[in-house]
Amino acid sequence: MSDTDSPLKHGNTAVAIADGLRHAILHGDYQPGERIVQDQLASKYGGSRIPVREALRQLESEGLVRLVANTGAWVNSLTMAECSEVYQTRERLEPLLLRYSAETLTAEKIAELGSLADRMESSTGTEEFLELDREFHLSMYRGASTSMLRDLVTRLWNTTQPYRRAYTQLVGTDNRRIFHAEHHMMVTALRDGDLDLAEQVLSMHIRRTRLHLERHPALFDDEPTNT
Amino acid sequence: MSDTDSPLKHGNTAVAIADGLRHAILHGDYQPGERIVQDQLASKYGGSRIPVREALRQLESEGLVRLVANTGAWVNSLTMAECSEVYQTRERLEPLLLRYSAETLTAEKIAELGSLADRMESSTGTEEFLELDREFHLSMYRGASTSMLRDLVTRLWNTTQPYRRAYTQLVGTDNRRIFHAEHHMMVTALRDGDLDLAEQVLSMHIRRTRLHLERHPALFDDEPTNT
DNA sequence: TTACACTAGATTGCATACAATGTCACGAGA
DNA sequence: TCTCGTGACATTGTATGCAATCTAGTGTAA
Repeated sequence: MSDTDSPLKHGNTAVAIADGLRHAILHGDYQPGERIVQDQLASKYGGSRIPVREALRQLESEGLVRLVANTGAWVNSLTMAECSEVYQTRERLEPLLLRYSAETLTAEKIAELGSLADRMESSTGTEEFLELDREFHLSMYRGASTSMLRDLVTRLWNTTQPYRRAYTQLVGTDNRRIFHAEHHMMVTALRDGDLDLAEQVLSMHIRRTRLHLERHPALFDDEPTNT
Repeated sequence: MSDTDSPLKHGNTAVAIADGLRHAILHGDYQPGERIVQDQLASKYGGSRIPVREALRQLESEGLVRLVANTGAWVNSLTMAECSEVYQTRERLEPLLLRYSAETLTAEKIAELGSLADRMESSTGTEEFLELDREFHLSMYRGASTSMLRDLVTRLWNTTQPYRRAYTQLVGTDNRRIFHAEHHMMVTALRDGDLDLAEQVLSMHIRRTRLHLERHPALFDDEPTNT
């Protein structure tokens, strides 16, 4: 969290470009499969292609970008099988992460979670819904003392973000009753200190979302991009 | 797997450096906390610092290297809490990955796993033991059709490799009876097609290793390197 | 029409050179 | 002795320029 958007201190250009490009991809400014040209990014950030290349390497390692030598970079796209794999991974990891984080969740923070769940229920636009959902889950995990698992989960959220957006736009606000109920159940379980229940609901919640996504193959690539 | 060690086709220098440096770290040529100087790597691989910097960004994203702007790069080191976290993550992920992979495990491949377990039992040197252990586990997972989860697990193995080495050197061949027995139990369960049992044994196996590591705090950093 | 070779342009890959920053040893003053 | 500048040196950060490679378009022959 730097205080101002200063003209970019020497030595952080690649990080700033990676952050900016990641944000742009998550925000939907780039679509999965879309080409990324180094020169365009360089001029957009007012630098040379050197830090751009470093940023692209990092995002490739995060699974957001696909690089092909001498050829170019593309926003990574997933097949349905790959997306399901990410969700199944989340089903196993997020309950563990919640356990790590729960011990530092104060009553105040749990109340904020409840507020987020309320706002999500009354949200209208796609972007608002997506943003609140992401914030609800990731803020549950913010208390974890170590960062490795939290960063890992964040990456899993990031790689699947375009498909959550497409799904949300496709189905609108239908059938969200159980979805919202599960959020409130998690808040209640956390407030009661019932971690086992919170873990179980969270796992079910992710699983249900995965099963919903799997009903819409049209959202995904047909064949795996060979690597 | 490129056929020859040709003089490095244009466009793959950064990847080659990343592979080489990763291998060197995993092999113990660099210790956790050791400084990595760009110029040295550049001359070692006969190139400039540009691809070296890209390789370092990638390894940072993989958790093997720690970068500080304008200052330098170090082989990443873990606290005991961080190492435990990786193992707990593995406890949840590897059983899932095994499930993905198991459907393509032929009788022949399972026999190879048994052979690896046998060789491990009669292995003498530290490096041989480490290499066989890694090969046993990762070859169990090689059948998984998608790569995201397998790559993830491989990264978790990589970041903790120096500590497995230190632990193995410290305790020698003592108390490996249960360790080897669990390997054979997994092979048997896979041969019998009892995936639930195989998952359970695998989870226990990782958990037991974690508990052993946690008995030796001297192997780890005392305080987390801030960031 | 199709398949193939070939060229021009666009784009990426990287070595060089210089600027920015950090580190460390040394010395002055308290 | 300790603390705090101060400067030289080592190292990192990145803009520039050119080489390597890919892509798309054109033309030729089957």
